[in-house]
Amino acid sequence: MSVTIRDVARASGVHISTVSRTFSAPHLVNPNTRSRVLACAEQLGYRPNRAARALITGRTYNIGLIVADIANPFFPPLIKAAESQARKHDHHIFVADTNEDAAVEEEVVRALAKQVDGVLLCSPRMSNTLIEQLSREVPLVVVNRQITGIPAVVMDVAQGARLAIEHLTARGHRNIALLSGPRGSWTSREIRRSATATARAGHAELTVIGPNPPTETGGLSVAEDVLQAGATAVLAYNDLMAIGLIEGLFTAGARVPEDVSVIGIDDIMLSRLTRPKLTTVATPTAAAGRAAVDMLLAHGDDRRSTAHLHLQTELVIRDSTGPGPGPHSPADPGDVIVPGGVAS
Amino acid sequence: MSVTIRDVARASGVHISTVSRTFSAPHLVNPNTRSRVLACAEQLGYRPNRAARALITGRTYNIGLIVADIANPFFPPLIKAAESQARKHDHHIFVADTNEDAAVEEEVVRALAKQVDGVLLCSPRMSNTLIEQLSREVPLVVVNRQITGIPAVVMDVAQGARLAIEHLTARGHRNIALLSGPRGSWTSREIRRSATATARAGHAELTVIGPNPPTETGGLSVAEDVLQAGATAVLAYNDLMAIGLIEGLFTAGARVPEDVSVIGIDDIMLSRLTRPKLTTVATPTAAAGRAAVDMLLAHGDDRRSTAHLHLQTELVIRDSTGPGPGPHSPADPGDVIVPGGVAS
DNA sequence: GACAGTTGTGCAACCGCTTGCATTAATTGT
DNA sequence: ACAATTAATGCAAGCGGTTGCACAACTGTC
Repeated sequence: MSVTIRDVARASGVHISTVSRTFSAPHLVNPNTRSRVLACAEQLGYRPNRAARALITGRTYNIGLIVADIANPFFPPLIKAAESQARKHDHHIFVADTNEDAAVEEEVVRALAKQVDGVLLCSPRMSNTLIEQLSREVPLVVVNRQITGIPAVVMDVAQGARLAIEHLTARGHRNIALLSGPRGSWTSREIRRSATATARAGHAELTVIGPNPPTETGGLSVAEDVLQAGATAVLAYNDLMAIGLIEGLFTAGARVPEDVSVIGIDDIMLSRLTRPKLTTVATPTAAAGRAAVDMLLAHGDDRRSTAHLHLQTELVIRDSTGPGPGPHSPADPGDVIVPGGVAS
Repeated sequence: MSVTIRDVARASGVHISTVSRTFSAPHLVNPNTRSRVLACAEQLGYRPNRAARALITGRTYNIGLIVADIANPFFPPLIKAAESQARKHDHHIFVADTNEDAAVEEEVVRALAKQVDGVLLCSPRMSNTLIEQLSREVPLVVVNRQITGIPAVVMDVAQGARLAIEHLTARGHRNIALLSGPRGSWTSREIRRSATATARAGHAELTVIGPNPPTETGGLSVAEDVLQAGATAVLAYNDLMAIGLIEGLFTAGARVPEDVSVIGIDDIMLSRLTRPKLTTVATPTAAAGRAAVDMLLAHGDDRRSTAHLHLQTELVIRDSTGPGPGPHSPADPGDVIVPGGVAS
């Protein structure tokens, strides 16, 4: 059915190995022969079969990208960036969605292992042990998680959470709620750790509510808990939850930001379009996608060093945060916007 | 490096063909042998190499899924549905994003062709001719486009546009703007065709504005044009544009729905979260994803019939539409919600 | 006890392509 | 003029599997 290297060889009167070399090592074949072969290939519509090539070379020119939930608006920009970066290096991205399920994650990595040169594991829910084990079967780069010995790209959410909590305490909030994310999320643990420490330093009380599914429903359904806890400000695990929470607070009769301030994390597109516009910690998602691909492709050349790349986050102040009941600090550190960028 | 069928054969003392059959035709091998082989395979951590298998069987158990823009919230639910449906049949989905670029579309299909059993082309921007040509290289199912001879799943946006325009004319709108979508979009043409006819029947004037990029920016940037045209109601190509438009109208000083009514198409998650909540034409995205996969997998068995599956749409009335200046019709057909579902 | 079926396994070719080595022709040096 | 390079191509093995065919060892039948 499909036109193979043999058809081209027959048409151009050379051996199949010459055709092969025309494509994979052009400098080894005579320019005349080469152009003849190329002409035949063109005319027959020949396209090399990457899978067959991979069988021998071990290079598939494919990259696996695994996310917990494509429908979470956090991921698409990352995927797009990874894809365009991969395309620059003539690689393709295979995206898989795991429905926030650690078991599916493992299964998908294994299924992909032989068809890709490496896998990007974004915000994985698996255990460290399992990730380490899988990394022996296929090159891995994890995003938003730090594991010794595994190359990683992480967004510095700890810093982001600190900025967010400082912003709140500086504006007089003393009773803050933290909506944590899904169980198994490294990011959620980081946020919690940093937020707790920052709240303590700012003499504010922090109530942790969760774990919660990282969706708008997850935020919506804890609105009551937030009010019950008497919090005047909330930091949510992500924007989706923050937006859901605002909706929930609204139906419960609380206004944002007059009664409760809300901060999200991620700065998804949506956050600029809701009313009130969401104050949030912007994470450099696209940069992370590009960096992860670069790291994976570089990994082959130089596998002795496993780098961890930290990307800065920044606080974007919009309309969902307002003053709290306590005294304001004169110099509000929350208003200092730290530019996003790349750090070691 | 990786453990192959040969390693398993050596460990269990049988020929490689027996190992092969243990996995691909278990009934042909003696139960005792089989369990011994399976035990060895298990113990060595053997996983069949799908790419190698594909070389000979021609079946990859992979499906390509091509979308114009993953970041458009319309697509993720479709992708998720396709993926879970595919997984049920032990297939994997490879997602590719084309950045709304017809040339990239072609390139990606060609690159994927040999690694997949078929490709799902969602809202393609290519020409019919090119799609027909590609469909000779790899089994294709198109979503949101009708081409003779190519299996398709389409959402009945013509019906949706009709319901939307009827809703508007019934509530007294006589000057309606239509924000069309990107050039090359079949959906956009369908909407335009249906909206034009329906407006004429309802004695309303329809101003077409566009083509526009199908993003919130696309909507935002034509707010002035809408006001200039004197329209009291707008039907947008999709929700994203509708939401952008509302934002643009708001900053231009026009209120929605008091001054201008806005209807979107798609019913993305976001539309429930903006204020005002968006009136929109709900499209059965998840159903389309599932159906497209089913159609592709069925295609192999029975390729003489190329079906076109039409999925119903429904009008969801929320808060972004209000009465217009003209007389209302007594029985408002827009209030009749047509249940979404599957039709031949 | 010879014959025809079953059943289980091995043999070897092959899928589309790459690549080390051998072969031949053309070019260079002395 | 002849050995030594160099350049271009062919040959064949092999990547990790599948599969038609052959072959043996059992069954059961009359």
